[in-house]
Parts: sequence; C-alpha cells; structure tokens
Amino acid sequence: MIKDSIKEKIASGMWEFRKPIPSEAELCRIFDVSPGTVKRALQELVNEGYLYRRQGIGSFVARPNFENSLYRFFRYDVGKDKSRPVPRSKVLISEVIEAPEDVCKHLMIEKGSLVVHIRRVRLFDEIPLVYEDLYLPHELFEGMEKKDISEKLLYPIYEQEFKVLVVSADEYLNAATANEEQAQYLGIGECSPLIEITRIARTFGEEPVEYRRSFGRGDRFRYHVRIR
Amino acid sequence: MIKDSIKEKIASGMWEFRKPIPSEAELCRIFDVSPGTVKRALQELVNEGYLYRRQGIGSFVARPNFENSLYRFFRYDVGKDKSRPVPRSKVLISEVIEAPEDVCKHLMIEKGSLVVHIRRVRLFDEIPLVYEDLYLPHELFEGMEKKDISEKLLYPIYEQEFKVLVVSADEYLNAATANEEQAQYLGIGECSPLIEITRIARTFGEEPVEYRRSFGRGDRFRYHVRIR
DNA sequence: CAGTGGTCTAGACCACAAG
DNA sequence: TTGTGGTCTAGACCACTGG
Repeated sequence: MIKDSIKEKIASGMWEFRKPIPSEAELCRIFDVSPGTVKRALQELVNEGYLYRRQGIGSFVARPNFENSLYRFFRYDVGKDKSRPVPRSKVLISEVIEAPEDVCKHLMIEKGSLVVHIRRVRLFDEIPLVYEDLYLPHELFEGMEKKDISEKLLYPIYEQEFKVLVVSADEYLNAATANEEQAQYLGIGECSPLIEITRIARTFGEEPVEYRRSFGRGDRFRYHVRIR
Repeated sequence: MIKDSIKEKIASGMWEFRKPIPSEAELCRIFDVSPGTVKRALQELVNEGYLYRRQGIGSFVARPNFENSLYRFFRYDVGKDKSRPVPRSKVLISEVIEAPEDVCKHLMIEKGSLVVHIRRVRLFDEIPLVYEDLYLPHELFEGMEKKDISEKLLYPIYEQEFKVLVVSADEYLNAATANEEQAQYLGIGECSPLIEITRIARTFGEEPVEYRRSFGRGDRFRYHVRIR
C-alpha cells in the first residue's frame, strides 16, 4: 500500500509543511506504481486531512488549524465582519510545578516530572469565553513560563521558540458547571453551564506535548453533527 | 458526474434499503461510463455514508443508525457485556397540541398546525440518562399519541406503522443545566450539567419529520474529536 | 461455477498556474 | 510552453460469495 508509505513520510516530518511533495509523476517512479494508483492514494490522503492539492501547482502537507477548532465549537457571531482577530488572553497563573498525577498520565511523563502550568482566560472581542489550564513538559518548554502570551497564539510560539510542532490532537467534550472562580472570570453565574474541552496535542510520532483543559461558556457553545 | 445521479436515486428512495443496487457492470451500461469511473463514484458514496458494499454480494443503500448516535455521545459503560438492549422509556406526556412557534419553524409547517408531542425519560439499564421532548407532524403521525412506546424504538414504528422513513438528521449540541423537573427525573441535583441535543430528522427530499430536544446527563456525556 | 466488489495498470485529455 | 493536478478510459487480475 503506497498510501501508508506516503503517510509515514508525512507523519515523520520528512516533507516540510507548505512545500510541495514530489509530483504524481515522480511518485510513480519513486514507488514504481501506475499513475492511477498514485492519484487514488493522494486523494484519500486529502480526504483524511493529511494533504491539500492545488491544480497547476502541486500537493502539500496540510497542517491542522487549531484556531478553527475553537471557532467550530463556539458561536462567535458578535460583530458581522468575517475577520477573526487573535483572541487576547488574561494570564492568571504561569509557573513551573511538579506535574499532578493526571497530567503525568496524559503527557506520558514520569511521576514527579516538572511541567509548565499556565492558567488563562481567553477573550474574544473583549468577551471572556474560555477559562483554561495548560500543562507542558518542562523538558521541552524551559522558559515558557516567562513569555508574554497575552496577545499571541501559543502554537506559533511552540514552533518558533521551542521547535515543537503540533501536528495532531485529540479533544474530548464534557458538560460541566461553573465553579466560583470560573463564573467570576467568565462573567456568568455560578452553576452556569460550561463545556469542558480536554485536549491532548501531539507532535510527530504521536508524542504528547500539551495537555489542556478548557472551560467554555455554555451559552456560546454549539456543535453540529450531520447524520447520514 | 454520475456520482450525483446515483446519489439522487438513493435520496429519492428509488432503490430499496437492504436490497442490492445494480452491479458495477450494469451501472457502466446504464450510465455509459467506464468501470473505473463507476468504482470511484461508488467508493466516494461509501465514504459519505450513502452505501455499503460487500465483496461477492453487491452494493447496498445504507441507513443511518441513530441508536449509535446516542451511544456515541454517552458513556454507557455500566456493565461490561457488549449487548446493547433497547432502552426503556417512561412516557410523561403523549398528546396532540398546536405546535409552538419554534416547532413550526423546525418542522417547516404552518403556524397553528397540530403536532404529536411526547415527553419521556429514557432509561439505560434502568438508569435514567435522557429526558426528551419530541414533536411530530400530526398529519403524518395520526394516532401516534396512543401507541405504547415504553419498550420500543421509535424509528421502526415510524417506518412500519406510519410509512415514514428517516434517512438523515442534523443534531446540534448545547450545554445546559437541569431545571427542577429534569433533575428529578434524571436523579441528579438541580443545576447539574446537562447536554442538550436538538435533532431535526428528515425523510426523503430533506423533508423534516421529527423535531426532538433531548437533555442528557452531563456526567455521562462524552464526545471525542480527532484533529488532523 | 458465475457474479460480485477490491485493487491496480497505463495511460489520455483537460484546466490551471508560473515563467 | 511546461509542469501540475482533476477526471475519465478500458480494462486485468484477484478474493470472496452463493448456488
């Protein structure tokens, strides 16, 4: 199955993001298969989100867009212009601590390891929508706790300053109700509905590099499933 | 695009469920295209959930499995045997009423039309997990309010007794908190987290035939998204 | 056995982008 | 104009199913 060979090369980071992978004709030669087979394999990888292709230009390794994740989950229809500004953050905690047990488990690190812990509130158009805790392995993110992240997205920082590229993630949604602190920071009543989103973000080889628990305002949350 | 022609025949109900559609070779003749094209079209329809195929037997029109929907959303890991019994229902209300405004909108019926309204609690292994309201156009479901549905699934009843076949649906998830009645029936505290699932179920031609608002216990809810 | 789908061959022809 | 992907051709060969 040449599809799996291609997928491995993508997963291993052998082909760079935003640069074209070998053309169909070259892949035919490389793997010694017919054009139809290469076309089919590439199309399937597009469907699975690993590639995107542009007629006349080439095929490229796709990157997951995590900001879309938030926008997928939350109705963010305040204001009608389509521009999506970087959400601001209000940092409540930024520290290095010994990892709690559940964090160790999800990040697959030794008990007692150090992690960077960040707690923040994310504001969209100045409206607080999400309260979240993040945990990063200290080994990979030494110094992260000193960065100013109030106006920035995290994943570009991971990539540029710590050479950690997030390529996939698992998210789990739960229902919850706001505790006192969450209610206060999100400007809602205690016991208001919240959506809890737990994310384990991974780099190449499925290695977990971030564990995140986000609590979003339930009145702004919406998720759509088409059954068919 | 022969794929769209095939999709239309499926959506129109021209080919029956569980009976094979014409074979690849026949489709080649019918549409006057080459085998490869037919194979590709059929494979894409499988990916989109319209068909399933069995080597050596044929290609069949798929039906959405709605029970899977609930089981997808709720952790139902009480007991370890994999058998999934039909959930029991405790019917609280079963009546014919004038449709409230939002129901008219979602069912796309005239203001003032009659609908069958059913309110019930669904029990899984005797544990109440879901509290829900259903609205059905009275025109299509005359007499539905008199049926005993406590031990049965609804969609087979729609199909067998009312000749209404549900073929697709849209579901919207929201976070909510339990009101007094919901809390009582679900055996949880008031203000406990709930997941609200709004479903619009459709028959052929996208015609809405059921509007349903379900409230599931938040502590049993879980949804998983893989980002990539 | 005949008939089905599953995978692959070895291209042709077109639309589109960049130089 | 050259090179790219998008769609389709016209099958071959195999594995599997049912009678």
